[in-house]
Amino acid sequence: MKNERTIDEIDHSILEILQEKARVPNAEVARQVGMAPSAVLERIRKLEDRGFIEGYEVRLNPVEFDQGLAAFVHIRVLPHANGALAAKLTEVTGVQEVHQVAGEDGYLLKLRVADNVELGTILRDELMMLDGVESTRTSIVLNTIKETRKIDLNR
Amino acid sequence: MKNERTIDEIDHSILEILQEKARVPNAEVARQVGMAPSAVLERIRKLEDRGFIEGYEVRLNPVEFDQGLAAFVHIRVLPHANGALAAKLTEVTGVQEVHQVAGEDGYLLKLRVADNVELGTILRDELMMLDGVESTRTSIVLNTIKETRKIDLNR
DNA sequence: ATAGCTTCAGAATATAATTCTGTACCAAGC
DNA sequence: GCTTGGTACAGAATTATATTCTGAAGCTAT
Repeated sequence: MKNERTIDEIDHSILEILQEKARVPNAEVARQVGMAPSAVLERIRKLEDRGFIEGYEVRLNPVEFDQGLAAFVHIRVLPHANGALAAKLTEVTGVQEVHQVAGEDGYLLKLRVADNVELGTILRDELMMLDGVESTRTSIVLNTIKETRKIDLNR
Repeated sequence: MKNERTIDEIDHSILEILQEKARVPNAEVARQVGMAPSAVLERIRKLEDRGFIEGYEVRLNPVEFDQGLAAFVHIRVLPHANGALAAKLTEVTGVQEVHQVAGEDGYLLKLRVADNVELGTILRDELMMLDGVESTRTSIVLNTIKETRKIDLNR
């Protein structure tokens, strides 16, 4: 019996096409991989069912929505800090990512905000107010050279 | 004449629906916002044309593609470093993001790799080999609590 | 060999996107 | 106040696309 947890070259091709442009018609994908649309659709459905494909997203332009400034904030946590801190961090204004990191015994946040003023306000009035936060170190992004979620399928 | 660079409450609603689930049928969006499908489509096209919507993406499950480990790498750059460094960084294996950051005079990278072994290899054989790199500091992600690109439209 | 399973193509069908047309609305200029 | 030009919208008509269905082919284990 075929292993249901592997993907073959055709799946690879399909996913590469979808990673380039998620809104390409099925028939077009089928043409590119040389199969019938129905077969391609069946494969995509299976990739979804098996969890290889998690979902489909729209990507908005942050600048147009007053979120032109990105920043990373390292948060050092006090010993014996409340476990609820992580959940609180996800609720902070502008926070898009919360990662628990090793080495620093803390969290790394990615934020999108309007400008330095808003960032300062958030740091002062929201982050520093949370129980368990010992200190923060902020890296302001001057320029984003690359930002993608694409996964390199060829390795 | 109406300002072509603003979006109204209806656009907001549409974008919120799309941010929840990018693959919702037009007619369903229309129903939710109480308009005709043709009108909704017209609005979406304009949002695309004006650059508010940058594109549509498929989100793959990194774990299934042997990229279960995330890491952030701060790179400190030597004075007078070659300007080509940034471009080189984007080509490094597993690199999804490259941000030029203030304060540290360097770059912040986000990587997705299979495991610690691969991460070590990349740091040693790829990153440290690049001209202009003075030092690196790596934060290994133990647990990602939140990771989204959604933009809060209500501010 | 053959039963059981998967994959696929191609046709048939269902659903959705897109185009088209006319109307209403609003603002600017006369 | 009237007209012109532009935008937004609904609803119908059309086109494109997705989905379902069926049968055939291939593969594997027995």
